[in-house]
Amino acid sequence: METQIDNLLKRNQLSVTGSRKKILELFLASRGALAHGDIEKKTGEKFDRVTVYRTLQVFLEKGIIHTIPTADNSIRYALCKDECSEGHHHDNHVHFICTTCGNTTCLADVTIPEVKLPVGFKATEFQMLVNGVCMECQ
Amino acid sequence: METQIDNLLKRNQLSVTGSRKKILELFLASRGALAHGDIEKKTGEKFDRVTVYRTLQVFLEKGIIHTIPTADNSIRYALCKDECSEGHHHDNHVHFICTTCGNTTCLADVTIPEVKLPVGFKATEFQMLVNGVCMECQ
DNA sequence: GTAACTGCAAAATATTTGCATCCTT
DNA sequence: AAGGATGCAAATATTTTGCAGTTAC
Repeated sequence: METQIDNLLKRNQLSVTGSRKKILELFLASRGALAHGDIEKKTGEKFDRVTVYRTLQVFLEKGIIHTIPTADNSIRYALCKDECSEGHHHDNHVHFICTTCGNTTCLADVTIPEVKLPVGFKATEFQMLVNGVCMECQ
Repeated sequence: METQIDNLLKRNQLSVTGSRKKILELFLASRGALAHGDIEKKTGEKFDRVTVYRTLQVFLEKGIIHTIPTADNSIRYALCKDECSEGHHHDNHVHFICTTCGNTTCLADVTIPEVKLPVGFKATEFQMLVNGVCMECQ
């Protein structure tokens, strides 16, 4: 049986390996975004730390995942939606960071509003972050 | 003569020291935001790396500077406007990150637009980042 | 004089690189 | 079989902590 995950990897010309599959599963299972540390922990410490670094790197290059900036140290990663292709993302939704549980959620239905930039600035990409309390932590 | 910088420090109950003054000067001189590394470099390597960490930490706590999230590793810091007080920021403007020169600029005149969140999410803070080419790099 | 700040040393973390081995195709 | 992926070891880089000496008030 061809799984969704296998397809995703093959579509991006990547070999289908155990670590890649498990890391992708993790992303699919957690609706939100993951930091490097989350991945090491939640996979049950099965991979080498280095493998996680390299896997995330490759996924980023292929446009399978994207980074979500945060104000604290930790970079978060999240799955790109299908429309994303290599080097060209349509990550135009708002990201929500819960100050209680720390989870980052992609608010896929909330589109980033337009802003007018001062003359001389040319935008290529917009990101919006919202901090607050999420549904589960109310 | 009481400088602007001395006042800023005293207003926040901080002793006026050489390193603090020089780091604040740097922030005032560069219209944009600075990463930790920038500060080490641009002050001419005069301070201990540790002093920079601790100074930024204190400034953050006092609300003199705030962090700007970025998609790459580097956290940037920028001066808060006067209205910011301890623990209570009014950092409601858009930040612009130039993909050419790498500088981060506070677009003080561009206010973050409102967004409607899904039911169950309660926002406390909004951040907006724009990537693109800045005025100087056009 | 006292409390706060700094610099040095060192510990703790995080990230990157090289290389031999193993796995996918 | 060949190329790519992984794991280990080790090199770098980053951040934190403790403490003694120094400085601001």
